[in-house]
Amino acid sequence: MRTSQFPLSTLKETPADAEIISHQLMLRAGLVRKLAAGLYTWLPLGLRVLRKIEAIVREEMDQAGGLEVLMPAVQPAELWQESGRWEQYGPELLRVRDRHDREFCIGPTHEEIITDLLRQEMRSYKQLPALYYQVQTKFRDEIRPRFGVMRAREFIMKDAYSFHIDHASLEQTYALMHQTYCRIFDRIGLKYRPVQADSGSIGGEGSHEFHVLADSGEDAIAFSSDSDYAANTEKAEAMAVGGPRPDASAELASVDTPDTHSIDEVSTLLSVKPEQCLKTLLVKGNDSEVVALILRGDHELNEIKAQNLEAVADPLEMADADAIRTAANCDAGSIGPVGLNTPIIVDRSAAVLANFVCGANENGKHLTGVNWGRDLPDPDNNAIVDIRNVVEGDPSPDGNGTLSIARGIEVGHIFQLGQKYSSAMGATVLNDQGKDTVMTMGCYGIGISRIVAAAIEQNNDDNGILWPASIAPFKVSLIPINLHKSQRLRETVDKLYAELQSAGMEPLLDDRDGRPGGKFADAELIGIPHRLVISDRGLDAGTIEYRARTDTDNQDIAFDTVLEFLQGKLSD
RNA sequence: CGGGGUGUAGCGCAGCCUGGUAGCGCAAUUGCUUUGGGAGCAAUGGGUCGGGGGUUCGAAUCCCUCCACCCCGACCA
Repeated sequence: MRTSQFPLSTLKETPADAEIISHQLMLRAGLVRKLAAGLYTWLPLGLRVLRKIEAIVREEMDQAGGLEVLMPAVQPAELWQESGRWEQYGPELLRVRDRHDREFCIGPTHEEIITDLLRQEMRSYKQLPALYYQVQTKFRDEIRPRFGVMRAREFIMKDAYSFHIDHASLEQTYALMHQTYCRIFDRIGLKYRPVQADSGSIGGEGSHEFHVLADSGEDAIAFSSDSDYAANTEKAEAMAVGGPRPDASAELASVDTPDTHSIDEVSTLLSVKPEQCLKTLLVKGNDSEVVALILRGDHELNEIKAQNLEAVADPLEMADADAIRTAANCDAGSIGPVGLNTPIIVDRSAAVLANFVCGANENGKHLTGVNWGRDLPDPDNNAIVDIRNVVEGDPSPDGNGTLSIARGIEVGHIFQLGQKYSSAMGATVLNDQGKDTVMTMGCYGIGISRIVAAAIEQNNDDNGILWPASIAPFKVSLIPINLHKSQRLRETVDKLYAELQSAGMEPLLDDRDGRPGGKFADAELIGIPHRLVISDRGLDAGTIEYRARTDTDNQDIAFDTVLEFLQGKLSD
């Protein structure tokens, strides 16, 4: 491609509404332009990157036995009513009516459609297992789209669905997809981790997320120092720390703590560590007005774990000021479990504390030297559960090593759906006994457009993008110096360009009438991995100048060996 | 949806408080010079000041209202 015929819509200044580096660079490099909140147009340069990612995903999905289909983006309400999600989904589902006043939605995902298709196509267990996928535009009316294509409302996703006669078969395909995803992200060249995940609203049993590691990631993931254990912190199991519980040794006492409400304030005032305090949170209950959740002072509540508890209302909701007064006879900040007349749920680490500090259920007072079993009843065994977020240094739940926490961008998610959709929608086949059997399903997503942003987030420097070779829009930039002055240079450049082109090196020849500085800057901003600079000076010496995007120095290559040299670089 | 903020040329911003002919930088166009790290000089084009309403002799500026966008929280590939 020649820049004189290709729109390099680069910007020198950073658009004001771009927050994270990938969003800024995608706008500056001219990969995308915003149409409205969460809606982006892919410009020619950006589309080349997107297509490369798609190609890798397709190759690997095909390799794994996947069959590509293309389902409609617009979906009839009936199918969603059948699965029950027409009701479950909130405003995130964009609903529309056609001219006949029939209801449809713009698909945020395609479980209903594929299940409907395969319940018609599949008759026998002999046709199973089956793996279908598509690369499609999805629409989710996100509460808050942000970070450019990272969290857009309309985005491109590869979604795959598998169908099985039994759970064992699902597990095989699930394992195969796990491997396939690793191959895909390896090939793209990203630093990533597969982690155990909460399966969220899609539902089902087993679930892994694939996270690209980046400080700007919206998720926190925990992984072990000594084993393969890795999990989203939403899901990562928090073990008891500080146990076993020491014997009671301190006297119970009530102390005045006027105007102290937070754990920090209390621990500072009383000169004790936050981990020696108990934090008591009141949330709405299912069977009772409120439920008390008790954590060690330095720990944080994990809302997902809490709302998954039977006694706790889902979604989780904190008790309001009135409910707190009614239940504890004081205001938030002075609540404690001693004498509290509500159901109590205690985090594992809070249950092994002794001689602790907690609220006295009286404004301006705290209790010190409190002990389970002596000053208040020991919590029931089944009321001691994991309701906190893991923190750096926690023991790994598999017993090997300790946990570290990193930020990640979720680019892939695989689920064992089970029979949630197939049973709701009556997707059955005959088994080897001739009996109708509900198919078991898995689903597997990759955020194609999000990967573009994630790759940039992980690969950039002060001058711009550093594309991994596998997804760079062009592999080599060819920059002539003083092209207009030299007939010899023009001829040589045209010849070299043609050679690079036919060698499949995807060259971008900067034949614009500009100064070299601007061309260098553009080539770096858009992240082309290899650069050749060709000049009369070099031709006189029989050399051409090479520099990788990640190099700090130029090197002169004998002109005759350029092709060979580049071939070596490109196969690295 | 709750809380905070911003809308002025393609992009980045000033002007608004204290009303009086709409500005700066970059980008664009033309010409000349220049050509190894985002060139110089000269000229040119480009604005319903987010929309509507009001106050006023006069509104980008003050008031009301609607809209869009951004940031912080709940959602997810």
